[in-house]
Amino acid sequence: MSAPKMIKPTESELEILQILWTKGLATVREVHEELSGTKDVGYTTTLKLMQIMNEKGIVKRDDSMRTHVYQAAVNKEKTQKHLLSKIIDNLFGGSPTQLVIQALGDESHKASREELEKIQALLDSLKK
Amino acid sequence: MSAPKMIKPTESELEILQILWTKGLATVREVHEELSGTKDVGYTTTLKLMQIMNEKGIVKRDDSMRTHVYQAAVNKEKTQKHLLSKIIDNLFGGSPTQLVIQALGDESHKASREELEKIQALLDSLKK
DNA sequence: TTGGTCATACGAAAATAGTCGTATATTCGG
DNA sequence: CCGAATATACGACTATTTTCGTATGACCAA
Repeated sequence: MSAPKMIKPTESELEILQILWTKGLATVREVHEELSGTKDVGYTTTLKLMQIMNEKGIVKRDDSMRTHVYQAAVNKEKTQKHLLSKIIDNLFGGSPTQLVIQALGDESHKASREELEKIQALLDSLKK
Repeated sequence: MSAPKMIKPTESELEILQILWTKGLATVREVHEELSGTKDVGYTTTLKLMQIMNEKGIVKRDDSMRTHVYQAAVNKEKTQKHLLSKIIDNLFGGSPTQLVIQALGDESHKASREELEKIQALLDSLKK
């Protein structure tokens, strides 16, 4: 198999992955800039983290230039699916429905009308 | 505040909580029996974990007898909600919709017709 | 009473995560 | 050419989580 066998990014790694998934390509500096918007962390910490992620195969980098350019090496949807599956087992006793219900009821993350329609569409297709 | 300020059980703690949420009351032995069904772990490890959880206030125990009896001290739904909220931010960039979509599409955790109806009902009420 | 079984307490090793200081190299403006 | 700015490498320290060995006391059956 080509895929990285077991994907289990830590929380910090996940924050970095988020950024890489959005940006596609990014330098440590860029990732760090974005990261420091929400948390207080040193540059070398971000650097180290990304180096480790590179060793683990979670990200790839082009180091042909002085300033290395990174990108995610794991698929976003696959990673989400994999981790979510763990959550469903660990936190919801295996019931995705319970998770969905809790998620939709989350007050601090309201879904827009448009998003609700998306979910509706998916639901319709599942019902068939 | 009476409520446990910040609920952030670790993975192992979550496994134990699951069992306690289901059983209501349980001894270390009982929890351990169930735990060893899925993972290979020593008895004293489970004991220690539960002792720590007790110190943290995640569980309560009745130690009036030789064999202590434990129960969860944190609310299941609250805990789920809280952790889920973190996941939504960490893994889905703040979009509960994305999470819901992934969860519903999870092949290894299929939702039943009945469960789909439940979700539908919730969705309907949200649409209003 | 005595030995075996079962319980908790406790300390500390092992594994994992996160943090950053410092060294060193490259680049670039002047 | 020189110094400031910027990059990566690397090692080490801290913190947290997980794991278990060992000590000790209670209980019970023979």
